[in-house]
Amino acid sequence: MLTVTSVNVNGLRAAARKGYLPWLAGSAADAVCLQEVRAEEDQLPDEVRAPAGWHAVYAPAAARGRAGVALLTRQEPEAVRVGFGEPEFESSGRYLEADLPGVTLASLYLPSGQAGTPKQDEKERFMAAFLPYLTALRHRAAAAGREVLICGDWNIAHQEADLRNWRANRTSSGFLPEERAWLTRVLAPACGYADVVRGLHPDQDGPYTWWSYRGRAFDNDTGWRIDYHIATPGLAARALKAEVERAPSHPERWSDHAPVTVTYAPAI
Amino acid sequence: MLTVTSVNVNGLRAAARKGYLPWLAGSAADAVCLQEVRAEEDQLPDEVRAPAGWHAVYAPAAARGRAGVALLTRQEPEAVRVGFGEPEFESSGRYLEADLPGVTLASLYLPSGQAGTPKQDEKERFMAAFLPYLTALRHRAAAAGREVLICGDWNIAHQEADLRNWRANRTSSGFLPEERAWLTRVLAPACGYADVVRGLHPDQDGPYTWWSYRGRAFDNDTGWRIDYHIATPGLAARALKAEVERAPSHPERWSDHAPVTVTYAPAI
DNA sequence: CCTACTAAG
DNA sequence: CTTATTAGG
Repeated sequence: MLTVTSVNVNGLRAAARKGYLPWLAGSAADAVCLQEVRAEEDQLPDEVRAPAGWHAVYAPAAARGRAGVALLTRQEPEAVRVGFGEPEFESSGRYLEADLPGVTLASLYLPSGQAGTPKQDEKERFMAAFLPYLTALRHRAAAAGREVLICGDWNIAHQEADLRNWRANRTSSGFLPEERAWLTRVLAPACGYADVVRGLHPDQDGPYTWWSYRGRAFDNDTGWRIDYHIATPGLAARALKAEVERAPSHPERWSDHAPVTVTYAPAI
Repeated sequence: MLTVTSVNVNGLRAAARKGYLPWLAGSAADAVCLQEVRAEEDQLPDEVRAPAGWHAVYAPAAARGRAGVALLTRQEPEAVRVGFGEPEFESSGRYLEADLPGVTLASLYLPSGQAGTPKQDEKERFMAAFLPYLTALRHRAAAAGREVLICGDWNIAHQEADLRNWRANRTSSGFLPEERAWLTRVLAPACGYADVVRGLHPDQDGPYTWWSYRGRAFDNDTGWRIDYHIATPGLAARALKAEVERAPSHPERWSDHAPVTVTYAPAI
């Protein structure tokens, strides 16, 4: 059995002040993918950086306090790689992968954009470079007998069911037609991945994974599903159960994103 | 009777979040001199900017979020003037004066320095320009039949009794020999002012008016007396009572400085 | 609204 | 340690 959680922590130091460690202590996951760590390892207290019982690897951004991804695993990874080969994003704290027995697991924090601004151009450059990497990764992993699981904040809601107000957001970054089409390509046979949580829950709205801190988005459940488990079909077929931990209210809420946990059956 | 309070609020917006307004509502002062407002008037909610029953005038710094002095008076001032004529400091949010019946009242926030740095040079330029202004102000006010009261954060402890650790601070900005000598000149006959609170309490340590937020300065009473009522002798002679409101503990403490209140008897 | 940064105190 | 700023989300 393999249980993997993905969560954008929106600043690991802030999350640690608000309840991240008790949450982690109660986790039954074998691996946790973190995004928006927003800290260097030496800015983190030891018990946050590498909690007892976990192996931790970090890929911080060159810009202090920005982005940053990490992987926590109960077993030490066989190999760890930072970045996906595109020079612009090698030190951007957005991609980290590790080889675990039978699975290459990645933590991804795709750039957020803003329509009509250079931020959107950067997001689209990332997407353009990342898609061929995903294809290559699938082939490489298959040759090594591994499945692939890319967990993280993809910053795109795929379909109308993936956000509360899809009509109002057709021109918002995160639900632009070109972004949705790109995610469709990731999930098409040529690239060859599957949206694990949607596969388990094909007919429901959401489950949303992010609610803006602005306004009353969380209380009104005005959310977006932008955090995904994106897996090769062989692994996706083994998904038994998915859970999005929408915290009930503020004291328990230590990020604007909710942890997304999937349990995968062992390979036969 | 004239009761005047001086207090460095260390950010009026933060102070308002922590209890400034209830404190003001309980005040029996006729005038309150504020320093380190650190906001423009349009950044303040109405009830903070001009609380009911008060006339408020502000002199913000040109640099957003820095310095800024204000005067609250129960009666509308006869005249209000910003700055003291030195171009470098006209828009620095450090000096504001108002004519009240029989008294010119000023709110002063003298720059803080750091020994051996350009900040100290700036502080000393301010001091050099302000001393002749004080002399001129006294003469001008006398000719108009007014006393003068300069309240505020002078950022200088005058004597050994005015700070807890005077020996350790002989090379610290705020207790440098040249700063102490400058304050002595303000209080000498040629300039002609009096230190009202020291006049009422000649033989005690302090009363301190500021405790650093760093370390346990407040709990240990490691304070400095740097907030003063500096008055012309005729007004100083009318001082009946001085109080420094050292808040007992954190929930009641809405600034790192304590309000300094003096009640002056009516002119005969 | 929230988390970082940096400057200032 | 605390207040602001700014950029980013």
